[in-house]
Amino acid sequence: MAAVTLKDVAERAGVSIKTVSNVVRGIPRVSEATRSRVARAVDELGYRPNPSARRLRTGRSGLVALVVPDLATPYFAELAHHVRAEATSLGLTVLIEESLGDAAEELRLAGGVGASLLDGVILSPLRATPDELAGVTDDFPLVLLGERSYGRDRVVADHVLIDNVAAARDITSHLIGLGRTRIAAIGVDHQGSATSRQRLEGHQQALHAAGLPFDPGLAPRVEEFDRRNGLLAMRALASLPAGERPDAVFCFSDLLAVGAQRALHEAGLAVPGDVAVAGIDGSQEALYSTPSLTTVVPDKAAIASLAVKCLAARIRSRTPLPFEVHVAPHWLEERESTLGARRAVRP
Amino acid sequence: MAAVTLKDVAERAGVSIKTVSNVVRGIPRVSEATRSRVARAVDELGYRPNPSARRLRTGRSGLVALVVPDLATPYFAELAHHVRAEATSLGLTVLIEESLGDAAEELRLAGGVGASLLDGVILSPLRATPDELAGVTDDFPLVLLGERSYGRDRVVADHVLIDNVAAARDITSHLIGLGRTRIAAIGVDHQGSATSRQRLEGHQQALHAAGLPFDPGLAPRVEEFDRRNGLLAMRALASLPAGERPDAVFCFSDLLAVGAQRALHEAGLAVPGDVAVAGIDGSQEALYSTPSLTTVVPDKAAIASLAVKCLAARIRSRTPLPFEVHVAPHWLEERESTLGARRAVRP
DNA sequence: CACGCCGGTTACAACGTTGGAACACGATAG
DNA sequence: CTATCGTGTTCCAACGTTGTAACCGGCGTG
Repeated sequence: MAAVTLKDVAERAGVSIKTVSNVVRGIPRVSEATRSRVARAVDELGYRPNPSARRLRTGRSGLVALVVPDLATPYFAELAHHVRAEATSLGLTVLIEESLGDAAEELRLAGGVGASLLDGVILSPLRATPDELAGVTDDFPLVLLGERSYGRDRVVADHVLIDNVAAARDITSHLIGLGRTRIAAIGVDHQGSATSRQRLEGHQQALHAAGLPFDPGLAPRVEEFDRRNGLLAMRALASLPAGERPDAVFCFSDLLAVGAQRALHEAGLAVPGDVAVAGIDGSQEALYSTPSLTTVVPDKAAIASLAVKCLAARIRSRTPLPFEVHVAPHWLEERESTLGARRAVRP
Repeated sequence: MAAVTLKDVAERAGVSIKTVSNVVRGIPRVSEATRSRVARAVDELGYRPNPSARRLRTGRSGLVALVVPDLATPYFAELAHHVRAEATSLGLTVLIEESLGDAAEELRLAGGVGASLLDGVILSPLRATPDELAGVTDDFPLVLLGERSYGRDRVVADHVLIDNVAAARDITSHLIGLGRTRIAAIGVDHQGSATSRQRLEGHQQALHAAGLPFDPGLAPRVEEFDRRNGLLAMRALASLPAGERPDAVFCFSDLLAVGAQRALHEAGLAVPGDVAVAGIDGSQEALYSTPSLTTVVPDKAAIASLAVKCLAARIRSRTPLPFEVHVAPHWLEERESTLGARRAVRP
């Protein structure tokens, strides 16, 4: 078993423990001769610093947590992938946690579980409200993904998000541009999450701009943004009498859209012939589904990069900085589910 | 900021630090009176033990790592989900890491990164060979998912796996039972991973048992088990001259199958009319794809549970136990991609 | 030549926790 | 009345690391 300590290295190199520590951390005040001697001893013994001891002494662990509602959701899995990559490049280790959409759990994790274990948290909140979060983040480094619910004045933490209103507006405008007039929206949230509200807002803006009415009957409520809820919601919409049935549907997540496509398939309705479908998330699953799914792609790498850098900055400076809001880019990918033509996926 | 220590609690309760420590850890030798007094002080001050200090003192951190090739692969994301749940119920915290299919990285992580940070590792190896792994796991608790490459005698660590040979045999037999005779296999691995070899073995067993020949031309090599490779491999197969084209295909992962379905869609071939498709992984994506995908479902909850329990046991007993191999159940779910009839998904 | 200075190094204490030995106390036994 | 015991508690050291202060030698300066 390893258990090589500074002391062992020090003895080997014939210097004091502190000097080894200085060499290991690259502190300048060491002569070239001793530096190389120590470096060799480190290599020979295979010394690795003990994170617990370091943390205990310095108060820094180099450990941050990423809290997402559910890892089995492709969007969050892909995001976690990017966050981990970005954090690693900055020398941070990421602990991935799932809140399972439970508000209490989100608050607990936002507080840093053992704040004594973590340096900071990146949280993708689903249920917890900003007010609740404000109470918890007692100047503990916290970056929120998405969900700026309050105006620019009432910011309770750093945020990284895409412009949800614009994204939704883009999608619905695209559907309108295809000549569709009865456009459903699947994803109005039971709990009224900020994301859901913002996407509905963009949808309505686009309808309004085109002089189309908003029909609440075409905006069913869902429990979660998963495939199952998309399936159930679309089944209901598909069974409406002919004149009332939508000719397009904007789903607030790719998973909802996948479920909706499945329901249309089962109902014998053609996509996009009878009903055009669009999602949002830019997941790989959307690209490969049949028909391939038109979706808004949030720049996940940018989101991850901004979030990690922002968190790292906040950890570095102990003093409370003003909160920042970063907006990451997004773009619309038009595919078969709205365009119709069969086209080869460019893998 | 928190920073409530045992010392603070001790002062408040008017006892020694050690007594508080005993109460917190539920050690019996404490009178009921002091116990409740201390408990109240703990609550009032909001004391939380400092994991780093605890780890430093005891050598246990309660942290285990799960190392998977790629989180963006639904199978691993779902598995991570289960592992996390199971570990939490046992009071362990899970650090999720990605190896990105790099052998060196797998070995590094198998060794416990800083072994001083982790109590153990659950590793899903992709490239690293058992021989290499045997060298690293210097009695450091390690559980491998899948991949028992050697016979029962040469076991280098605990394993949790499904019977890949049987699973593959089941699938190919199912395809044969539909009357298919030219059955392709997509997923023969460039590097010859154990999983790939075992699935090919089962495939060949089923062919042999039915008196069908194995045609190497129908078993293209792939780089990875992802959608892209499935797409490319199936494109090639679909462009074979009429008589040589397969009438069924067994993909060694659901992602490969999704890519294959996409290629068939683009080639204008019907599933399962022209080509039946089956995968393996039991992902949600397979259930909702169009057509829904026949797949073998490994019992992921069982795999996670066995792996975590096995690791926990090994951590508890410092002495080297004999290595164990646990086999988790799996079953075949027959869906539209082989059965043909359009059927409603039971969500 | 004495002085201060500075680069390079070391000694010591502390971070919060826990294992083990030591201790106080009342009860029980001899 | 003392010796023994068990129960509950305290004291001390240690885990591996780093910040602070102190130290030591040689160099340039006055």
